[in-house]
Amino acid sequence: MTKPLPISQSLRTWMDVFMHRSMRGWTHFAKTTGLSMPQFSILMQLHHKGPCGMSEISERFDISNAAASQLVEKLVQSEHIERAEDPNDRRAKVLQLTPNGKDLIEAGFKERYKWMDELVSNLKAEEREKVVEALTILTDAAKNMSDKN
Amino acid sequence: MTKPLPISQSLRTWMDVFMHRSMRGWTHFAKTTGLSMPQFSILMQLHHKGPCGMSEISERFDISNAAASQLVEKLVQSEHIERAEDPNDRRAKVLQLTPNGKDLIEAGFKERYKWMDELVSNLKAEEREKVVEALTILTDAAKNMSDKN
DNA sequence: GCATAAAGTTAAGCTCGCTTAACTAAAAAG
DNA sequence: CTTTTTAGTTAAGCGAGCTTAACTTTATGC
Repeated sequence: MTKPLPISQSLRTWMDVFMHRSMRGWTHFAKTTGLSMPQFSILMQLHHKGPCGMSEISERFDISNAAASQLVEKLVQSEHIERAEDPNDRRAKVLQLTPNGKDLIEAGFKERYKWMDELVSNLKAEEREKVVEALTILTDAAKNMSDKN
Repeated sequence: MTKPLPISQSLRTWMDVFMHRSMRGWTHFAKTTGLSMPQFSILMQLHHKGPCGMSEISERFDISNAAASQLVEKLVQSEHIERAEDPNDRRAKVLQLTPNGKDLIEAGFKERYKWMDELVSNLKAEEREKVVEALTILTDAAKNMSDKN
């Protein structure tokens, strides 16, 4: 065990390691699915935020409506997304993941977190408890933050 | 504080929140730099692993040597990377970040972790201690893992 | 009701990343 | 010393994402 560091330092060190490894699994998985990163990111957004309209996609990713429309069209073709008319506003669409799309996201998470599970399996019970406690603290704090997604 | 969860659950919840927020800051920052994600990723790799040759880039990102060469060329043009001849093998090149490139990465990290700093600032001293301890445990464990970067 | 604004779509055209193929130069193998 | 392998570059061409512009359809303001 290394010497305790100030919190900003320990946070940053951890985030470096974590991000680097997670990203690897992430991009690798995206490649195996045949989807591009932008397409994949849209599925992720739908997973995270639930059903939404086309404009929310374009705002979230800072692209034009046209671009969003084209990307979504591909995801509809590949049956990862369902695009229905919004009953409350017939100009708008309601986009949501199909079961197909959900399965893919789920598989992606598994891939992404595999190394993490391995990491945890090497910890002692006492260490695991501490980790759970800390992560719960962080998760709660994150949920209470201004959530400008 | 929510009820304690099993470790796999608490890990996963945390990672979802964390990844989603970090990625937002990340892609946003990449856009402001004018660099593409592939270009940005190469800078990240050099930051993480230090100087390396062209082939290591192409292997790491699973692209052809030609593609790596072209991407690197752009980063050399924009003065984020220095490309020198390897004195031990004159076929090979040694790629490394310029001060310029390092500054950019550093700024990216700040952007990426801003929300995290904000999050931590809301914690009580006692909570912070627990977080530091847990992150140190995780970081140490990660460093001891098979490191196939 | 009519003009204006808003949500999406479609098409043309650009840039960028990537691949394959052909090439140069240096190291390793024999 | 010659052959083969390895590291990297360059060029041609493809596909994907993105933008702008023109358009359709539905909602909103006055």
